[in-house]
Amino acid sequence: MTETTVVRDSACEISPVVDIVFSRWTTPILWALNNHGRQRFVELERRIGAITPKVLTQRLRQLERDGLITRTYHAEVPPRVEYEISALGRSLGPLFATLSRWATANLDHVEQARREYDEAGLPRP
Amino acid sequence: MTETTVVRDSACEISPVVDIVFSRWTTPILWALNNHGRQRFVELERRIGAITPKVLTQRLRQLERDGLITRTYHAEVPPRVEYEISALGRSLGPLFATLSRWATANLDHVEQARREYDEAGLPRP
DNA sequence: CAGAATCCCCGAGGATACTG
DNA sequence: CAGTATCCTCGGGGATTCTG
Repeated sequence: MTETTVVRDSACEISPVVDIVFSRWTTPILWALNNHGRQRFVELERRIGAITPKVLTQRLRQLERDGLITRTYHAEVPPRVEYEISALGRSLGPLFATLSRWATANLDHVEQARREYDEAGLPRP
Repeated sequence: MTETTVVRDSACEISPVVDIVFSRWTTPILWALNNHGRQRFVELERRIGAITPKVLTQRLRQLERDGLITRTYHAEVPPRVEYEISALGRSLGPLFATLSRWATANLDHVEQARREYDEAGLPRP
């Protein structure tokens, strides 16, 4: 440890949360359920747009397992299933708010940075 | 519109940010640069652990292009390159803080939810 | 040291049915 | 309607090697 040993970070303590909340499709799903209340399968499907039923099911199961959403089955014909954000899921509100604020404040800075980087025709190194 | 048309969400306004900040490897990189200051390529490589040089380079370029980090080349032998978080990157601080707080407050709730879901031997639907 | 160049693999996720 | 069941693609990322 007196050498040039770099202490491997304690795996970046926020990585687990990122995996849970920001993996593929989970953000739009949580966003939809958070902002538009209880919804049926097809509603989500249509609202999100490009997702296929298979993948939507996978993600919904995962989010349900993680306790972020709830699933309610109504034994009718035709069957009706409703998804709703849970208390734990709602607790992500402030996080989404922070994210949203950062977006409106800085997204164009990112765009600008990209433009500059691109037109500066990379004199590497 | 008077029909059962579900208005497709304005693409979940936070999705772009998620792509920029929470895509693969970017979180640990930003975290490392945010918490341990300016660092060389190898330092980052060792600190992050599992990443390969190729992918690390890719992600660093991307983050540099997005204006979240800066790259400084020192023409020496052996060459020395240092990466540092930019002002724009530092502006992510509050976001990371919120994320970190959510983690310490709710991560065990998620674990608990998973255990309950698993041991409840899925009576689908 | 800080990468660039190659080759290659594999599995998430898309497309396309089909069913209770 | 709310999913399963299959098949298949395709590109992110790993491993390895080379160089200024």
